[in-house]
Amino acid sequence: MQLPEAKQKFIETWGKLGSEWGINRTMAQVHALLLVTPDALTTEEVMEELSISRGNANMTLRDLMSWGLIEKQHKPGERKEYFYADKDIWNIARQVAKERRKRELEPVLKVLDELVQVKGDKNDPAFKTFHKSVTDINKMSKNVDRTLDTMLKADESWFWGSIFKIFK
Amino acid sequence: MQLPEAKQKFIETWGKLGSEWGINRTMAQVHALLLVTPDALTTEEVMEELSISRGNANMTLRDLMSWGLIEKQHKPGERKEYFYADKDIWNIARQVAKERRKRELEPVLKVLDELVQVKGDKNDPAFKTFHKSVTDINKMSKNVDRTLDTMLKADESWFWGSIFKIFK
DNA sequence: TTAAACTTTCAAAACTTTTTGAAAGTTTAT
DNA sequence: ATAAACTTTCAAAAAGTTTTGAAAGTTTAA
Repeated sequence: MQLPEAKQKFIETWGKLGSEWGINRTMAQVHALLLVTPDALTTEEVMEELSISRGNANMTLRDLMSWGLIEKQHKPGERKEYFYADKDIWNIARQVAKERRKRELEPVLKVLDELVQVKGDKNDPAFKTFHKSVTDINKMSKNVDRTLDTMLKADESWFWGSIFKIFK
Repeated sequence: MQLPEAKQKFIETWGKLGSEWGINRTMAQVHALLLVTPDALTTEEVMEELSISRGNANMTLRDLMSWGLIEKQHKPGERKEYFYADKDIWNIARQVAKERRKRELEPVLKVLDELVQVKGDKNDPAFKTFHKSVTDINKMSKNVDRTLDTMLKADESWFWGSIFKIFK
């Protein structure tokens, strides 16, 4: 397989994975493109490479910036904006975990905390089942939350080192 | 808040979380409903509770079975099929991890393994960047894969106990 | 065998999300 | 101030996903 075909395949695969995990396909593809491109690209170049419209490219690039996955670069003497991706996979994973935690896990935890408080008849099986499930999910979510928190603060070698100690 | 409202809220929240993570909203809602319901429900009852059509209920229940999250139950002397959810949150998490690993992570690993093999000019920055990103992602994915594998075999108390040892 | 009870299917409709592209907005250089 | 170069917006269109419900299929009991 040659480089251009391989690049294409990578962009496609990453896009598919993204869409299966609730990330818009185009966003994942633009990210993939920037990941395998050594230098920063303009909106125009992204549009060209992926055959997408100006509006779509612009929105997607802004989204990627709001996720902290890419950054703008200004070249001296040029008006155009160039975009490049952080290539450190560990940073990417952290960044994604951080955003999803904030956007999705936190609101769920808030609701669960409320639902755990709901009072009811301890002899009613409907109440007992509700209470147990909600409490269990709440506990697990809090564990996940705490684990993510630590992971976000951690550095890579330490993290995988520790994981390997358990999972040897 | 009273039980029926709380139940409603739980079903809604779980559905929203599901859809953000690439799981169809209705599927997550049906699962939520069965999680907080002490006894097994018929298709009819699920349709009723969530105001969904017969076709939708049937497909969703089958999907949930294929994910290993719910099971059919037959009551003696009855023709109807009853469905109930495994209420053990740890099992649920394991089951979901197992399925997603099989359905999504494995195919990606296969492609990455191919892409890592792609040969090119070591002085070409385009090739160098491609190769490095693909290799890094491949390594991280393999780590995730191995970690999941261990987690799938593990039992809950052992798992969180070990996690806490690291993340204390 | 028949028919009632129940489950499954799937094409069409409804709904949701994403994309487009032209127009409006902004910035910079002269 | 003007105009060229560039970025952003957003309503409408396209694409993708989910849901419906009626019809077909299956199972069971008598």
